[in-house]
Amino acid sequence: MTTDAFLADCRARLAFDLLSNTWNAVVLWALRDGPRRPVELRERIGGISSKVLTETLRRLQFNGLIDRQAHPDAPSRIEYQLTALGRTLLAPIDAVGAWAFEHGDEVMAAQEAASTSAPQAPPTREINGSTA
Amino acid sequence: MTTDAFLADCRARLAFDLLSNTWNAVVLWALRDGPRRPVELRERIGGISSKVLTETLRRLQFNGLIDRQAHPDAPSRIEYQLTALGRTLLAPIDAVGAWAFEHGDEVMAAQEAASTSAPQAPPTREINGSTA
DNA sequence: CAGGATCCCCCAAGATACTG
DNA sequence: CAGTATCTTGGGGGATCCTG
Repeated sequence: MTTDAFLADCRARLAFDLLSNTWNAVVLWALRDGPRRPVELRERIGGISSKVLTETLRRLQFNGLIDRQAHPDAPSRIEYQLTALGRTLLAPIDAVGAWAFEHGDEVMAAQEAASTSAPQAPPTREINGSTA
Repeated sequence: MTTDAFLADCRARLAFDLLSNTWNAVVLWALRDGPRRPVELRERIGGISSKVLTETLRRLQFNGLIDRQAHPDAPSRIEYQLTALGRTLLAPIDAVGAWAFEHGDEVMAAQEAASTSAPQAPPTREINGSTA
């Protein structure tokens, strides 16, 4: 009911585009408790390079989801925090994350099953004589 | 609360990976009302090529979210439908979609503002050029 | 109609190194 | 520590053609 036609409606895809970037949701989530410095974010997140973090932050900033603040006194003290808009995204993100915790193993099981029993049934194309 | 550490936890990212593909969520959503044939999906969705649709369907199938059924009598009658697991994803998807409807214009406004005030090229791809 | 096969493009993302 | 500049790559996704 709420979201009906986001097939044709571009607006709905907008949110998916936001979450489509690998780190966007992760960074937003890492900021949910308050302002954080890049180095803190990198620690909390793990596995993200400085460059990619910066890109992600710029992207989120560009979309009005986070906020950049430089401390006037301390030179290298930069902090990012969620904007009001950004905070509203936490709920949907949590919904997705919660789903993962509930059904993650089912997905992995399905993947497992699909990988194992794939040999013949589905769209297999085994070339015999006509070697392409 | 529910989803705490999906920063380190790969399980939570799993769901985001599922939604990270451009068409995954869209196709799932297009299937929410029941079984659909590929051609119907293409009509409903719009802007997706046959090849990409097939890829998406395979991917969703691989993850146990949808189900493929060939009609025995009619040769070219293939239908896809959500599995039980797939149906559980509709809620999170709807949460995201609903957010887009609520805050989509805020995001676009932010983008606008960021673009205007920053003479440089926007760090993000334009999500959508069409008018909302 | 379903969907495989190909060719091509683009860009997110990784690795690395450098500057303020 | 924050951030930038390069170079490279993987693969999603678009377009086209072809087949069962």
